[in-house]
Amino acid sequence: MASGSSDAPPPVAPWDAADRIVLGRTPGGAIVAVALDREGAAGRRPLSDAELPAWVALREAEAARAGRGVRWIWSGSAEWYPRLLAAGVRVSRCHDLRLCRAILALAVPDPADTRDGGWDEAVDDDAPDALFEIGGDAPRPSAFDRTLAEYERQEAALARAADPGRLRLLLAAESAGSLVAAELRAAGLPWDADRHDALLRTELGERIAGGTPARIAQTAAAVRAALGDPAASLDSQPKLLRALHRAGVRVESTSKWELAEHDHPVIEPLLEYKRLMRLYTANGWAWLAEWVRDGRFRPVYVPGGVVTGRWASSGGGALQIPRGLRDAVRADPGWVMIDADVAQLEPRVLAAMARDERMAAAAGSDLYEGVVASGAVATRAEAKVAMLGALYGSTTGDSGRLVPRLRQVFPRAMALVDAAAREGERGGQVSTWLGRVSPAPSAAWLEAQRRASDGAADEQRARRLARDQGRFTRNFVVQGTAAEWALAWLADLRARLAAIPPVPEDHAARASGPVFARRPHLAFFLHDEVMVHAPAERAEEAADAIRGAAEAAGRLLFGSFPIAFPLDVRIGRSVAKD
DNA sequence: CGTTCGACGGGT
DNA sequence: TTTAACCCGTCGAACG
Repeated sequence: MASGSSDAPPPVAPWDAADRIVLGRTPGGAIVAVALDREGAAGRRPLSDAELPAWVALREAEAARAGRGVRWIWSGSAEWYPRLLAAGVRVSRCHDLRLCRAILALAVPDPADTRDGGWDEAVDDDAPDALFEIGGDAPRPSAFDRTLAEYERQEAALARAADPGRLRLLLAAESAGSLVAAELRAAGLPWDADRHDALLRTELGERIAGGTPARIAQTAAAVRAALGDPAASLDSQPKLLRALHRAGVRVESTSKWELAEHDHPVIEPLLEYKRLMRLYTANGWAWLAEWVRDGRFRPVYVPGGVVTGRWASSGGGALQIPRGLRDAVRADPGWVMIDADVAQLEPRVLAAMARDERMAAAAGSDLYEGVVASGAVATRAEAKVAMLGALYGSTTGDSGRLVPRLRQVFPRAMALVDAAAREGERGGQVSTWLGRVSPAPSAAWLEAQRRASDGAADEQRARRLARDQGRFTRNFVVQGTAAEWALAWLADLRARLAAIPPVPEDHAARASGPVFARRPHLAFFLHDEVMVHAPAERAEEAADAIRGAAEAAGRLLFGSFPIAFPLDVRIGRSVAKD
């Protein structure tokens, strides 16, 4: 092993080491706060909803004065934090029981509990009392005691973990992410509705009451003319497919990449029709009216919404904003948007996890160019598809053909993902760098493997499912660790931004909300990219915070291993990306 | 009338 | 240069 113990991540995150306060509700709905010290509960206090924000703010201020932090332990930031933010209160740290339990249930299964998942029912402080009355008139714990008990179970689970230090780091990062998610929604992404409207008019033409916009209607007419079918239905996949066949276009689907392979007068207007219709239905005026208010797009982020630890979103399609609409993102007057994304995050994470010094050396500032320089492949484009093939497990096509070359040049990195794939193929579970464990294969998958000897068809099916699972676990370790890096980046960045001195004036304070007025704040996050909305005179400080946080995230996860996470940072207008 | 599913296309 | 990982939202068709 080339790596010494100095490479191991430190056991405690910089945003850790805090006093702890548990917040919960009694069955009657009253809030209870309990302060915890090393010995256990050190104080208990009832609170009304009205008093809560000011009381939380006071605890935060006291902790800050004492030069320490305070960690709020609650059922979930999604329930507790938006109300605090609306009241102008920011918290520095939390422990999100719901998110942490999801991690612990897979990472440290409870041996005393034989039920699926091994954990109690969901902690839900807002649930009606009926949920807790299953025992009739038997004594039952209050909802608040269940909150406290859940936290104690989680602490006990951590103590049983193979590497409690890393897992604690993951729980802290996940919880910090839950705060960021609530803050992103509260602050919103500055969105210029007039600019969006102008883009729509340019592409789709004028809006027509009760009908499709002008250019869509014209394009539809052109498609029908080319088909020689004035009544052709363009919005029903089966009907469109039949109409294409009647016109002599032999396609098996109506997907754009297959259509593009054919030469027929209908192809060009049809592809244009599909493009316009997509824009109109997914991000048209209806989307604008529903999701943009007061110059802010406020999507719902769902931390931990993906098994790998990536975030999902629900509502607003925050993670699918088409590149062409990015132009509608406009800073407030006197403010700027800072857009930063990491170059080739996943392969860099793989190099660091595998301690592959050669791959790390090739990474430099452009990893794909480095791969070319290593002699593995001839062009940057080849390097890119080869690397994606290595991470996703492709075996065919150009990508699959190039993967063996990477295996020759970067054996350590490839051995890590290959081992993860083998583990998945035989039904095992794999783990990210900090200890997020992949879900076990489904009962249907196990059943298919059991039947593999029943016949040729069953055997083929079992093999295919095994390979599918192998590709999943192969990708899980890298995508999941990249998500951990991103959480560490976000967590450190929100702390750095909060420490930047506010500017005296902010004419747009109302839109951003009380917590985010007058100082740089996170406005968008997407896997490996952040946007920060900053007063112009704080732009450089904010950009430095973004870079500094990326460096800190790399050190936190990978210690002294020499891997860089270079950022493309753009202050002001955003441009198209690679 | 509802709900569910497959096809499609947007993101990383 | 569709081959592969993880997603979400919309639509129409099919089903109940």
